[in-house]
Amino acid sequence: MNTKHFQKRDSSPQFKRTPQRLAILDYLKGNTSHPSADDIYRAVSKKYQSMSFATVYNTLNTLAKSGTLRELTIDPKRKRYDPDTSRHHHLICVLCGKIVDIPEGITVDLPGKLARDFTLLGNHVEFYGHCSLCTRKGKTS
Amino acid sequence: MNTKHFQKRDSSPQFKRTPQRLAILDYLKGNTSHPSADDIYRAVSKKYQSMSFATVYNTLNTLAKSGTLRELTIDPKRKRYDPDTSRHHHLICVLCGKIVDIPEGITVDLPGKLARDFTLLGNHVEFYGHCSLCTRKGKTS
DNA sequence: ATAAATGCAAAGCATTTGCAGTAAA
DNA sequence: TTTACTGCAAATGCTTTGCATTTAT
Repeated sequence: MNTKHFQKRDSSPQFKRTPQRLAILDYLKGNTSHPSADDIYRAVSKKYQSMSFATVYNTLNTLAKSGTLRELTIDPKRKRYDPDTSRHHHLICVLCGKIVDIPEGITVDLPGKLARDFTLLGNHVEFYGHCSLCTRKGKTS
Repeated sequence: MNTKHFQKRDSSPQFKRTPQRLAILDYLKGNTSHPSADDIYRAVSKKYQSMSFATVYNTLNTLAKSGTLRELTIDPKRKRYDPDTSRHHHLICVLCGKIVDIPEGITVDLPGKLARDFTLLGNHVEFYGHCSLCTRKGKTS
């Protein structure tokens, strides 16, 4: 994860390198588990006991707005966060909720008419299914 | 929308054709607006004033489980419901939240290794961007 | 010194649930 | 008559917000 968002720029708010933010960034760095805010709160609280939920959410929202972090909507129960902002897709096990990265570039295009009416910013492919662990365990819901 | 879920079958719960459910199904039939539970509640309440939120949610969950309805997670703020259960994708305007169907079949495959470890049930492509109306209005957030 | 972040608790929404009464089968 | 649904209100869970205090710059 880069740290561009901490650099001072004229006429834009300055992002302060607080220990809480650094702890969150550190936890997220290279993390491919697509944690929820609660996961992040629990993990970071261990090392930083005064951490509050408000700070976790404030930080995540700030990072998401600055493009340092991707908010995933693939889990219907809660937002998940992905420090990998490169183009990639996801696969979710509908039994256990585990999310896995699909690193390959999949080229998808909009049909012509829509493409003309719409300024396309990006796309995301969601794959749904059962992971091998859940299948082995015989889970059905 | 079909009505298979109302047919009586041994050893499976029977779905009763209550006026509330029929009103919801009627509202949803052919509806391409991808309404939220609240949208549905407000629309159906007009014609059926005693409708409650609990009934809307119970019905939507029942229909989703029976496969009569698709729950969309594309909107981070709330679930959206789609009576069109055929394979198709969606495009969301990140400014106004409008969701549009992408009727074309887009073929997307999982890389081999993952495909072996995962029982694939389906996939869904989300397109993000700005719709022409928002662009014309000069919206930026 | 100043602007911004923290942490707490309260508030805000979306969604679910328990339960007594009601209606479909 | 039996089983399931409705509607209410309360509860739950995730996320946001107001505000006084603290901290990075």
